[in-house]
Amino acid sequence: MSKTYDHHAIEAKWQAYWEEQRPFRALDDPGKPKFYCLDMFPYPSGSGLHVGHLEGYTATDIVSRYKRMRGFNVLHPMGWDAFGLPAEQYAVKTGIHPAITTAQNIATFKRQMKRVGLSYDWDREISTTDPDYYRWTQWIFLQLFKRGLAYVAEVPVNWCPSLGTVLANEEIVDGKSEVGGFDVIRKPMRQWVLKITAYADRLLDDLSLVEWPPSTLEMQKNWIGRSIGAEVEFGIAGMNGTIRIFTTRPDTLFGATYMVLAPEHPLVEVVTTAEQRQAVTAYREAAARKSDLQRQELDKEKTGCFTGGYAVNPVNGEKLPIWIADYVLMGYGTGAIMAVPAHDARDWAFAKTYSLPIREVIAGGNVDKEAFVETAKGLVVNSTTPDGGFSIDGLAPVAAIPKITDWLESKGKGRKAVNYKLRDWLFARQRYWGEPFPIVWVEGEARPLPEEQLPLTLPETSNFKPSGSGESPLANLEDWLVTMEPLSGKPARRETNTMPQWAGSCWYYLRFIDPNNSAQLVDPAKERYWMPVDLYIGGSEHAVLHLLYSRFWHKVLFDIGVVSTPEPFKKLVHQGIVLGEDNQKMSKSRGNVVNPDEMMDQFGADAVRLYEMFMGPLEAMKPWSTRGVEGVTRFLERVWRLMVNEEGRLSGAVVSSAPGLEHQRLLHQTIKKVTEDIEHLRFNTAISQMMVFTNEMTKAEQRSRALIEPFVLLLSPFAPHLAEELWGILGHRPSVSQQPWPVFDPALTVSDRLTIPVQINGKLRGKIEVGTDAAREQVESLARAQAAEWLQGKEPRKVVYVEKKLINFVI
RNA sequence: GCGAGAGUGGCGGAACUGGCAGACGCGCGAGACUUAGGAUCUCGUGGGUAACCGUGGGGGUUCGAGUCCCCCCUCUCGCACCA
Repeated sequence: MSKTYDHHAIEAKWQAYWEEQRPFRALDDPGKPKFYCLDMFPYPSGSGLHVGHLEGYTATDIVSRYKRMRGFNVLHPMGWDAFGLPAEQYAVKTGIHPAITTAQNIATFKRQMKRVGLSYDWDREISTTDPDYYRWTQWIFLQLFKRGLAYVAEVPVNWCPSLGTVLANEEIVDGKSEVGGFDVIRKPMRQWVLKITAYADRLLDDLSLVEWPPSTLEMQKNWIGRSIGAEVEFGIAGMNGTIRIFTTRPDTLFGATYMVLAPEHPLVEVVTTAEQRQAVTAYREAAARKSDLQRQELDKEKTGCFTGGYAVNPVNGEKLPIWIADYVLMGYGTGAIMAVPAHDARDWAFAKTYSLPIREVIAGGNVDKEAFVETAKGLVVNSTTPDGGFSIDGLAPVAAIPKITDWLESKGKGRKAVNYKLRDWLFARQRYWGEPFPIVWVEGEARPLPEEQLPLTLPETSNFKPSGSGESPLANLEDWLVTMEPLSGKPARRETNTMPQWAGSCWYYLRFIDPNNSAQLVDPAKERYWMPVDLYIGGSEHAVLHLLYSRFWHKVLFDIGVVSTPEPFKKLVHQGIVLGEDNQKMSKSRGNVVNPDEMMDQFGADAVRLYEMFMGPLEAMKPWSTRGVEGVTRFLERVWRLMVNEEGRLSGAVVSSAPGLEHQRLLHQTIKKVTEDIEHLRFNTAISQMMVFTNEMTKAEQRSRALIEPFVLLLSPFAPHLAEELWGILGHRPSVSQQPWPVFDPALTVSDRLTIPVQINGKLRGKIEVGTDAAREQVESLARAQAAEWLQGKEPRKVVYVEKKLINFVI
């Protein structure tokens, strides 16, 4: 019985060694360059890790191991985003406390991660559900509250009767709850809201400071949605008061032919005439009944209703009919618009439906056929005040916009204005399993708890059912609920909302730096050393919300001096989605879910790691292939046999004598390629180069240590267990992870012979081999001989010679 | 509709700033060693008998295009009446 590569024994052996020696601890050593390598920490679900998690985790693990070998002090931590709805719903069903299920799930995740050989510094493990952690989540909330960035508002929220909770917009898909698919209705409720809009400009502008995927930057920009324009005051005919509108196109002000208010706009009451009241009321009620889903239907006909009232255009005194229509949203701008059908597609469609006039004020299109909306083309026309005192005629829109804005301002009729799509952040959930707010209510007023009384812990209970009133299950717990205000001693009632899951994940990267600090969120010196996160890898599903909310909190912490960098995450990469073998999204119902434990049982952790990286580019969506795992397993076995004989001892083929030049070149090319590929996260091509190296060495009868040993080091971030074992068999003491990374000699990465392709009219007709120092004349004459058949003795019209690359005869 | 990204063998994917298309792996074929092989090793493998043709389709620039420019098609992701 020959001893072959036994991944079970080898992986168990080295995992036990790492457990005992803990070589991956990050020490706060300011003398060493640091590298902070972070994964998006998971919600520990009941189903355990899936192969998609593993892709990102393996990538950061390879980078971390590589950076350590390059002499960096690497912070590579892991923790748990463990508050959240699933554990609570499970508790409602079974009565099992969420803390228990959460602990079990964490144990599963951790076991699996260790089994993959991920080199986390487990001494820094954190969970958002730990009172020592959420104490500081609550502390940050208090800072927000003190700075006026957290306020209470009566907001119509997405109330889901089945879940007994309010959902954020992002938790609703197609009008149904994301979890469970239940109906959602609008209901006004008292809510905590965070004033993220106060940071809109900085959140937008500071995107220039980070190295993120272009799509993610774009999504954040669109989400913030800054648009610059003007606010303009329109008088109301026959009465006092004005309608204030926002427009990005003040240059089209002379083209306004009607006004539209959102159905919910407070001025609707004021401008509606007696004759129109009945119709207006009916329309408003119909609009209110429409669900969000219905209002979002796009290509539907635009509807509206005339109010009977008129507004006065401040530039020309024209009377404009005031309509209401649900295509104008109360939540954006001022909830009112001037309608310029000639130059806005929505207004154009509305005007056509209700036969309202369309007046061209930017020449260049055909406004009878469609709205002409391009600002880059066309010139302003028909835009002079009746008295002739002001005109923007003949200007390009870009020039007209500032001119008319200034004029409006000078007349007190308007001003430059900026609007954002971004809304303040609804920061409350009617749930048990979340961070309690450190707030008590005294005589209808919110009072913060003193910081030294934190954490305010979740009360013990066995009843997780919603209170039914819309308040969280905490409202059922009298003993906890009824308290007194610490300072005044007045009777008080605790806030029953809890924080959304985003809260804990907003700042966890800071706590990893100093996880056990009981006096501060993070020690400032440590923070300055470790921040920012150098590499952050996680799914693109967090491209907007988590990453925007984190950035917001980070900037607040920056303003109060807790952190030293304006942005938390310098470089961000999203791993791609791993599809099932059938090229479909993995799902239980399709039965195509790949279980990492089963894969590791069969092929071992190193093979699974390697395959995860070999599948294709990190960021691409790609299907799983168990055959592919077999392929990389064969590669690992070949590596094993390269240096281990059938008795499991060092192979006789491994020799101490110096390697041949060609083999040395191959080694140095491999070092170069693997090094550069890891730096650029191109793991698939790094692995393919190691395969090339292995294939070559397999052919060699004698394998010099000077080749084999550096190769084991190159392999070690990818297949750390195997590399440790081979390092031992080669006669070295552990650990391979503490060896310096091999360096390449640039002179040895190039060959002294070159193959030059010979082309005729750009078509490949032959190849010649020359020395690297061959002169042009020499190359050309060899090439002419090579291509004689094609040249037929004629002199080419032109000879293109690219040094060391190619020669092309044009005939 | 708008924005971002991507289309390369039977499959996953390589190809640096324009310069040998298809590295590496899977699959497939042949052979070797074997009592045996779904192990291992070696060789072959884009299409076509060939001239030639080939990187989603059509134009263009260039001595030369997967790569650059224009038009079109398809797919993925995000946004979705944001004035």
